[in-house]
Amino acid sequence: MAEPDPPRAEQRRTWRSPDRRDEILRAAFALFAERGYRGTSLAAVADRAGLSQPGLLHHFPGKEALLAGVLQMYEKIDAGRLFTGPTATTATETSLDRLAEVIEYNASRPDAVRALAVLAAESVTSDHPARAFFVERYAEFRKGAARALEAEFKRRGQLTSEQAAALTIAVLDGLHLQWLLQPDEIDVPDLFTAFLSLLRQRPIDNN
Amino acid sequence: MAEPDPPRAEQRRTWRSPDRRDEILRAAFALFAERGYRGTSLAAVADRAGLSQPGLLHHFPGKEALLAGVLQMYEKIDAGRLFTGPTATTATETSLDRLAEVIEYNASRPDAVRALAVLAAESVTSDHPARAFFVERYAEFRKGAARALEAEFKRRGQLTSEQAAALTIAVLDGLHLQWLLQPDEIDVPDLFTAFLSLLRQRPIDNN
DNA sequence: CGCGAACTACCGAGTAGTAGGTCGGCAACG
DNA sequence: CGTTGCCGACCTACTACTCGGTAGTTCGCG
Repeated sequence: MAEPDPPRAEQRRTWRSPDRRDEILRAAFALFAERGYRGTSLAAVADRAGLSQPGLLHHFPGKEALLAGVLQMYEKIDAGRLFTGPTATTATETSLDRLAEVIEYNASRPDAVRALAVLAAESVTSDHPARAFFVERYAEFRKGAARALEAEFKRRGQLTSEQAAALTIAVLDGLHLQWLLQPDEIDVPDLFTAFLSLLRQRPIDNN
Repeated sequence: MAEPDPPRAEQRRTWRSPDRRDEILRAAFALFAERGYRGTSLAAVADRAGLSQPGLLHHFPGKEALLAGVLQMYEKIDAGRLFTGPTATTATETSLDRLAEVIEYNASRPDAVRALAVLAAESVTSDHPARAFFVERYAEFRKGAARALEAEFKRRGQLTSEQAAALTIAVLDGLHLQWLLQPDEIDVPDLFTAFLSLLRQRPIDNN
């Protein structure tokens, strides 16, 4: 019954309920941020969205579908801002400063940051449904960042742009983790800017 | 069920437990690494340790106590290696290079890294029993790293030693996350060394 | 030495509670 | 009158945890 859906995947997908679906997704997003995927129950999401649990399952076939929807929603919202986009993004517009702006913006919405941080870390556990998503996301993220870095200051010292990209993303995630644990002690935008200034330095033995 | 209890603990079943407790803790550590704290059931830990679930609860009063035991065990094992130690560590011996060695060592035991990464990220969710542990751990970690950094090259450029410490730890955690998602793409020791070389560079406008 | 109380380690069976998911049906609407 | 949105009741599986009991060991005491 709920298994086969090859033909009806295209046009009739959204029916007439995009509003309610979005409400549910927002509720799920908030709860995933607070308690993680495994720590969140469908009943809690349904309650937050103002309907019953079977009512929720009318919109999403299962919990994994909910998670998929949340991740997809996040992608739509945030993908445009960053160099995380598809391969054919205009390379000139993407830059590390642009990323720094996003980080500044993120400081005002810890819930979204927490959701992504929690889900990403959770996804490294075995059989986690978001694992593929994050593997792909990080790969693309690194590729985009490497491109941006290359455009901005080519090769510096011993660092390849791929290495710099991995480090940049690592700094971001690591700072966010510390910030989520101790919001008052960690100023993410400030620290990230400091890291960028490190990246822009010249190597000690060159020129 | 499927295990007929092959190595039934030699002959002497170590009166007064510590062996059995350690077995249980090791099983719990491994499972927390695989599935996280919330994703791990007491029954699964008990099964892995070769006893029943009530048998496990004979050694630990509850699941939180198990987690506490695991974290305590980790602290005992790893605290000595790092500058995470108490305030009165010999400052001369602590260094970033020493940290780099630990990172190299950690590359050979992804399970331990995964356990800490997963538990740390999980602990940012509300009401997580490990939260206090990680808040304290990171605060101490930063303090120790800041001291080591100060000793090694005082103040560099715009970076205070506290900022450098937060960045260093962030790089570590972030790299580990990427590595756990894509082990073949990320060389943590290599990237960390690259980051250290960034830290050691001179500021662009100085000297 | 022997014997039984005390203690440790453990298990079988069960507790209440919660999880994700199913089923049948009801109401509104185009 | 079928599609869409939703709910109450229910199901099964699993959760952490409890209870009562039973081996095996140690030790006090005669």
